Amino acid sequence: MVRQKIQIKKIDNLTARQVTFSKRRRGLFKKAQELSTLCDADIGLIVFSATGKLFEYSSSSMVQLIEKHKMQSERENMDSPDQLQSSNLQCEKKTCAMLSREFVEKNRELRTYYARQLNGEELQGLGLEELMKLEKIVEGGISRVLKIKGDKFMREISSLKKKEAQLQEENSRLKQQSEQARVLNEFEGQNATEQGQSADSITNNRSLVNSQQDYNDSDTSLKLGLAFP
Amino acid sequence: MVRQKIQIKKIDNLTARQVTFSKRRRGLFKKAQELSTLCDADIGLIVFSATGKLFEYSSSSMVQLIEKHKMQSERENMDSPDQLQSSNLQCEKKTCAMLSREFVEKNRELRTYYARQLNGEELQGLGLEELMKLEKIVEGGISRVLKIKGDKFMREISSLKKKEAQLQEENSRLKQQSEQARVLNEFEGQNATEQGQSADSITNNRSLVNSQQDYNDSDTSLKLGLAFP
DNA sequence: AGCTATTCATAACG
DNA sequence: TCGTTATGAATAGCT
Repeated sequence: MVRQKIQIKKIDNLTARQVTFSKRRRGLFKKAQELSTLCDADIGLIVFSATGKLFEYSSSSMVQLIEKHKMQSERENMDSPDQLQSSNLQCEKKTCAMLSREFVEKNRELRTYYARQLNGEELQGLGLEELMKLEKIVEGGISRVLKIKGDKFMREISSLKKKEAQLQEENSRLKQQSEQARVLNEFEGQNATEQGQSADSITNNRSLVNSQQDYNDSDTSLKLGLAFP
Repeated sequence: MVRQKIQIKKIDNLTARQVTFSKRRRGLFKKAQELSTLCDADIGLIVFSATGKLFEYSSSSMVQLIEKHKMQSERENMDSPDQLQSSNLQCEKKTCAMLSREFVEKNRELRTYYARQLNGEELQGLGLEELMKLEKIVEGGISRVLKIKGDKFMREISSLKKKEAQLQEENSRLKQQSEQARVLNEFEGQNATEQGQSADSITNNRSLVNSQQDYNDSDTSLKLGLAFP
């Protein structure tokens, strides 16, 4: 075991390279985590192996971190006029940022809680096993609920999208018809035809809309309205 | 110089923390660079200091790396067979899924990390009371994510329904137009515009409606975000 | 910023 | 992949 000082260049031997990758990657992640904890830094680390496999670590949320990094970069490159952000996108961004912030806060809470436990004085009782069991229970339950709920929503959204597509199709067809009719009309020497909608028809449509929403939506979502049209 | 094994927790002393941050950050970047070279890996490292200053390293291009990472994450999350990759609704959903997944993973990471630390020490573990508290915290965090995710789905659905309603409305309007046009055609020389609304005024009404909705939306999402401090 | 005594990471090997 | 060990590297505590 005469270990030598290695030089930093690509390792030729494949297996040796893989082993080193595995070991050093672990070390790197550990160091990143330590730095984050010791110095209260927000750290994100993305590693793609030569074969394209992804490994990542982040002290908080990778999504949030990347967002933050993007903003910082944009601020530095103020010369590109990308100010054409629609209000929708901005709204989405805001919502996302808030989600991320909350997510981070929750994790910090957890972390400090655990830290307190580690430094804590009076300890007794449960061991690692119980902790693991708890973990399994919580995660199992949560993911199950997540899946069921997600599927349900997904189905509804799918169906709505289908409906939308049909309507849009019909719409285009009608528009074409309308156009044809108008052209025909003008051709026959009529006055400019005003294409109208009676007050009655508007009222009818509105009540239709409302009843549909009442059927499927909870009060909350009605109040929420549509965020991202 | 009786150096002691330090424990990984936030360094209290500000100057010491800054010094350590500087030293370890350099070390981390060096290790990242070495790993990249030795093993032909593509690595990105983002570090925000506690004061918000950004330090970054990437073996290639940070932007490209982040893009690659985003794609990879999306692909991993594609467990549901919903390939309707159209609107930003889909994007929202993805972000949400990623957030919740990250949340769960991060919590597991934390738990096992601290559990290992606890195990490594002499001691037994958490008391029952602490365990219950922990359970509440974790569940609280996850259910919060669930709730947010649910709200987002609700909004998607709401949005789709509104869209559908608008389409249906427009549809009816077009049908009427079509009808009127036919009538006009049949009775040449007559004027059928008395009860009508010009195309212009309809357009105006539409934009009014839309802007109202937009206003309500941003307001709502703000409230939604602030509701969970 | 430097300097060293230590701890830590890890190359080489089993 | 996993463990061991000798050794090089990183760094905590001081100055």
